[in-house]
Amino acid sequence: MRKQPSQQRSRDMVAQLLQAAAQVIAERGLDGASTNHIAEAAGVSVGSLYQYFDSKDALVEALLQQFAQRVLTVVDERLRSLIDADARTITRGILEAVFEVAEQDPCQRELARHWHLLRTQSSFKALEQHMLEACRLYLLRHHRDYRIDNLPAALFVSINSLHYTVAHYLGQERPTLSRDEVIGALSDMLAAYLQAGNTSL
Amino acid sequence: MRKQPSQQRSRDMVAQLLQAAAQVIAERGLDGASTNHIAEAAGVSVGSLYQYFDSKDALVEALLQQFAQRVLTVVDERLRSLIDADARTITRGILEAVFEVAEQDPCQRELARHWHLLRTQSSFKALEQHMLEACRLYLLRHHRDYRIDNLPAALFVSINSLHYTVAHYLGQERPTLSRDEVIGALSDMLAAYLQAGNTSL
DNA sequence: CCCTATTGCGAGCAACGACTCGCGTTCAAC
DNA sequence: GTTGAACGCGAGTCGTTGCTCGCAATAGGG
Repeated sequence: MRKQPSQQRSRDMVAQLLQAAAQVIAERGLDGASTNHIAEAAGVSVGSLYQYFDSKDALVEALLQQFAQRVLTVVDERLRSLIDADARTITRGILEAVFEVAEQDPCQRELARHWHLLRTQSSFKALEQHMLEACRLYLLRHHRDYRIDNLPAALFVSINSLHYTVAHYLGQERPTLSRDEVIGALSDMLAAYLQAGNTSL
Repeated sequence: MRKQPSQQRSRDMVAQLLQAAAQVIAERGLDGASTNHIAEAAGVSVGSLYQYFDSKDALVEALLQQFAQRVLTVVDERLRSLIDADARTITRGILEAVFEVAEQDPCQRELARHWHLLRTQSSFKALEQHMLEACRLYLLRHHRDYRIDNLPAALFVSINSLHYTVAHYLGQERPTLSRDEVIGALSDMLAAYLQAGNTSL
């Protein structure tokens, strides 16, 4: 944001722009949403848009930050309340929280859909890092229950599996599976993986 | 392909174009590769390109078909030889085969990277369908060993997890994990998931 | 050698994208 | 009320993209 809006009307405009951006992205997709479209939808000129956002990317990044913040808040809350639960329960809880946020509005769904493209943006990078740390903490805290011989690999595989499966599910136009079926299967899979070290070998 | 090349020189040109397309995509990425760039790299004019390909998408689709064919061949071969192996072994075998193909040349890596965008193209759709069927067949054949209560959900989760984790791994510039670590973790996870129905409950 | 179909060319078109710039308007401090 | 800064505007710039069209070069059967 190149200039801080100081007057009320400009602050309103920034809010309008963000809302319009969310709406246009939801309607036309991330690629189809041009700065001109967004400005028009906000009832504002392109020039004004560029007064407050350095680039289209900066605008998207602002939207992303909102989204990431929501996910982070709700996930952290679940994590705290379930920190001593078993793997299946905590996975289920976190997935439910993520779905809850992602399905709040269509723009967030579209953003989740394009996770792979947006991974480089700082807000998403921060969110990913945070999730990784949270998982690591959980596994270290419960290291007696789960024997993981290659922690980095296990984390990579687990997180990416959840991650992209959810993203792909959200991206479907007409899903053949229900949200709960996917959550169930994913938490079963993760729980089985983490517990495998105990039973066998 | 709007016109079939009949003379030798035109067939050569089509081959040149495909090769150049692969090279340009590898160098500049899928988005950065314009038809003009590709034609130039092939030492051919844009007009000639459009003599043999209806559109840019058609050109990419041709490339995709080559890639999908290679994956399919090598995966099928592994599937046949490992059809009675346990889940970990067969997963490992298939993943190794996929990596083998995907790492053959940088263009294929780029294509694998953009799997999510290319899913709609017919070759990739066919490949996905084929993989799904193969997994279903394996699980039905071994239905005594693995108790899956929700087969569609289990298939969705398993395939997507493998799928996108591999795609993401291939997309990394400087991976922190080795190929084998990822393959190992993924096949451990899948095996644990499929076997979970037996031990517990 | 000729003649016609096939091939090859590449300047140029139309559409669209992100982004700028000069100018008129509004606000708020004095 | 005046004045200067903040704000808002949108036609226009510049670059890129996918793609076309009229024309020249070539091949190869007669």
